[in-house]
Amino acid sequence: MDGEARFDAGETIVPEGEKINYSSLLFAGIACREKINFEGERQIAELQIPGDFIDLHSYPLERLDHTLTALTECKIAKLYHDDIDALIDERPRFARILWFATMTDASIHREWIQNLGTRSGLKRMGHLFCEMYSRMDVVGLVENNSFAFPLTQAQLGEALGFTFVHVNRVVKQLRAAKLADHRDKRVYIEDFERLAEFCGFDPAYLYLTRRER
Amino acid sequence: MDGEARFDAGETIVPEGEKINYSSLLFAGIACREKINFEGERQIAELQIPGDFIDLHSYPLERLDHTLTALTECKIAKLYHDDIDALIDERPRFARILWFATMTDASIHREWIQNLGTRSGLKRMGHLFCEMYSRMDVVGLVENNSFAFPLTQAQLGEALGFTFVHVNRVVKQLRAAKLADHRDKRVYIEDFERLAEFCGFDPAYLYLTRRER
DNA sequence: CGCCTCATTGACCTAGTTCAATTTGGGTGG
DNA sequence: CCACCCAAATTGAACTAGGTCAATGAGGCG
Repeated sequence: MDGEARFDAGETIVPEGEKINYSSLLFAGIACREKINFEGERQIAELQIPGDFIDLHSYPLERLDHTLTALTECKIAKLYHDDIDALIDERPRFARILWFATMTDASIHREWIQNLGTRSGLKRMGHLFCEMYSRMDVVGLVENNSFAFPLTQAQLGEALGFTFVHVNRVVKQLRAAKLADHRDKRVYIEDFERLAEFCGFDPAYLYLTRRER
Repeated sequence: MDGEARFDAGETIVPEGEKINYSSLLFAGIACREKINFEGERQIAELQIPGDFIDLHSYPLERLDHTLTALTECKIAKLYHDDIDALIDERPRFARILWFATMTDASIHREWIQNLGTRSGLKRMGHLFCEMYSRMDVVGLVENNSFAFPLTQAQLGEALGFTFVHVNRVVKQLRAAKLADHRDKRVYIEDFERLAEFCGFDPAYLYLTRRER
């Protein structure tokens, strides 16, 4: 239930296929879930921000299907599985809190599936920006309509299923359309409502409890 | 903990946005999770087969982010949330079984994200066929290297992010390459290992306990 | 027989890829 | 402070996987 760890940008936080005896709460930094296929292509399946449980799956599953990687310097708090066991036995409803976290991950995954399967170019990238903006907002990490987004264009492409060349072009178009701007490791969204409308973004799938906007 | 229901092909089993007081175990038929965007485009996010808990998310989440639809005639057993509550209070570890089911859904979602983001044409469709073959096999629904797959080409396209025209062409190519054949509402896979190798399919993400092949 | 859904096919088009260069900017050693 | 390096961003040109449009088959069913 205690224990902290620190990771540099680029470091692996939890490797695929490994068995570990704790789960992690990310409390500083940005990380991602990534899968790599045989050809060496990388797919980012989710982005994680402070407040996220990032590897709850290491608790009920015996081995992990993907890797957690730090995109910036990250700090995690460790929850040892033995302690989770004890807590659940003691307060059965605690399991529900953890379960809920898994549910929202699954819901976010489904939205990404929709994003990859049905949206293209501007809308696909805009939608991702809307999601990150909304999630960042809840944990107080949006300032002046912008938030830290330290991915390179190549990494952004790995999340969106685009090549980095195409990412560059889409970023330019979003900027020209004044819908969103990704520069200096931040995303700037002047008019969130307008971008959300443009991309068909509906935050319901995030299951955020507090909604400021 | 009791109660059954029957749905015709095409019927909605659990509608998006609704609050219900039970979760369902699918014990006959094939269903899918689908999301529809503003333009009316449909994305199938997961296929469900007998043995799957199909709407556990209705238990911890107050509203649903997607719709469950029957693709063939489906039969479900109802688990009322009050009964689940009681069971969890009584036997805390029971929550873990349900949680595990959610974990594997999330894992399957991640693989689909990878499939949509990094694989194209033959490999994308072949990978889906491998997944369904493996899952069907575990519940004894593979016969003579084939299994029931009652989706139309248009629906298959909604799962894979292709148009039905392109699906038709990919099906034809898979058939010509003798990798897989989709016809008469079934998928035939003569040499599973060969198809799996071709698509880079690794069943680890399915967390199947028994593996026959 | 006529209707309707689904599968199939051809011709053309475009979003996104590939390949290849060039630029930009921060970091580092001298 | 300057020269150099390297990762990341940017751009152009040619190419292709997959989309769009439109027509035709093919089977099931009242």
